[in-house]
Amino acid sequence: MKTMTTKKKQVSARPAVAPVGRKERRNAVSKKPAAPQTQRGNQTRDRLKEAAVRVLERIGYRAMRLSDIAAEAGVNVSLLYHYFSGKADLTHEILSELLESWRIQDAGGGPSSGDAFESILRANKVMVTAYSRTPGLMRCLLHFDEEEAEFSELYRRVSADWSIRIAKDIARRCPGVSLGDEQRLMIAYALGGMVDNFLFELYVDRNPNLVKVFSAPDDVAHFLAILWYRTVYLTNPPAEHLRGYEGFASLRLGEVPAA
Amino acid sequence: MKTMTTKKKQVSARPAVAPVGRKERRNAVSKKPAAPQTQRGNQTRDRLKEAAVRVLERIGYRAMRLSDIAAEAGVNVSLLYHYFSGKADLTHEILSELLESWRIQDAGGGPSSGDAFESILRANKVMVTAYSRTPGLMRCLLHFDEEEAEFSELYRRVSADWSIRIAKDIARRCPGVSLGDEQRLMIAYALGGMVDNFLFELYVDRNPNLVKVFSAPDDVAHFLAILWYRTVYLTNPPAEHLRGYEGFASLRLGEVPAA
DNA sequence: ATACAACTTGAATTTAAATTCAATCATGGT
DNA sequence: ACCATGATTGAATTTAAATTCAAGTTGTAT
Repeated sequence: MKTMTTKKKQVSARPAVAPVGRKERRNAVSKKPAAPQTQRGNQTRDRLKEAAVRVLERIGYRAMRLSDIAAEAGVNVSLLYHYFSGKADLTHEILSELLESWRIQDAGGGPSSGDAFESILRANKVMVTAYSRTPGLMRCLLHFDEEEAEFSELYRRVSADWSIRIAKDIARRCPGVSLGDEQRLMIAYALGGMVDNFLFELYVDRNPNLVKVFSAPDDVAHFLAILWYRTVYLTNPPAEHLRGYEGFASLRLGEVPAA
Repeated sequence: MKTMTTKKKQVSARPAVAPVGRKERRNAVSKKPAAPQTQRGNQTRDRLKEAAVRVLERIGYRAMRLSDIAAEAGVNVSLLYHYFSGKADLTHEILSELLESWRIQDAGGGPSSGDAFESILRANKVMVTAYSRTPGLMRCLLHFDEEEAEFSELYRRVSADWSIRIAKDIARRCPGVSLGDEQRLMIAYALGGMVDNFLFELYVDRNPNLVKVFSAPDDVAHFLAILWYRTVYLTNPPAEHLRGYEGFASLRLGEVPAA
């Protein structure tokens, strides 16, 4: 209504170019906006988040521009700053919630129903689903710490929780062994990493050598569970779990039974 | 001497900001400069490359500015364009040569001297050395495909070569088994990934849980070799290789010997 | 109705750092 | 000595895209 002062111009706006998070914390960016006060506000905020998820999945963090998100959500770019303090803030929220969703899903799966193999298989399937359904987001998870150094800690914390749970599971199932807690944890880290790495190469990098072998997600989960089982328990899983992988049964050191 | 025309200004210079390698190949950048013609030229080019290696190791690709490289090398920024077509070109050359150096080192290690365990251990040590000595570069290797999509293919090719060699090694040592080539290759990928991932978490992320356990590089190589050996050969490595990890000997499925 | 707050927009503003350019310097061959 | 060619420099130029601003819109409680 009332025409206020015309545009000022000496106000110092903030940086523009992606401020390579280097030594000095150059990009303080405006403070985090308060939560929406109205239903419409909440809807819009969610719409922006969902749009960003789709864009992240499609082209990744680096290539994603605020205008991409805005277009996808059907709103004006500057509206984004009403709900988030910037691109990194928005992405951080999305990826954090992704990590958090696993923790919940993971804990919800029942402490340890079924035999050891099924326990491993179940854990693997959670990861396989994530990688096969949203490879783009998984890629972001890996790359986002280039933008926000603190993020890798969050990632690590989740990963650690997961490994620790697995380690405890191993302990429960092998009560008699003399292996220390520490070594058990290392094994969990190593095997958890094996799964992560394999799925990344299969679903994110789409390594043709792997793609041509594994068409069904369940196959991968199964394959990795067998390897895992062999490493920990030093024997093949019960025959009923070997369906399709009977070949493994004979993979052991040639004819060196003596000793 | 002669003052030529004053600076023109209508010449269209190239983009400035990191051109998020998106859809249109916006950043064609000037053509690749010819090789240096003189000894001094070669020295300078090498100096720039070595400087860039140090900066990459220290702060990573994203945060590295051309001025950082120039300062480290003690030359003017614009000189960089005499020898490289830009930041990405320079980095690409560095990382490619790093990958290539492994291939050579790897092939040079003799086809397969020693027993199976030593063969695995030797392969692991190559990786441990790389990760423990230049974690920053290893990190760049992982992140650089965000800048140059084609790079991940190069990485994959090297990784595939490595896995294939391992798979063949497994085949030679287990001639009697009925496992297909394909499955053998998958195992090599999985276990290779396990090593990569573990070393990344230990040396690059410096995950405290891992750091406090492994102080000596040889320990990690040994630990991972044992896991590997167990997975493939379904037995512990010969006792002389278990030094320090005797606990593993008893890690197997409780008391289920019957069957 | 009307006012007030929250929401939304269009357009202006800003900046780091990459890239280019013309000029100067160094050097080796004649 | 001189000149041609490559090496080096200093300074100017250029952007994409993030961020901000102030003004318009919408909704809702009084």
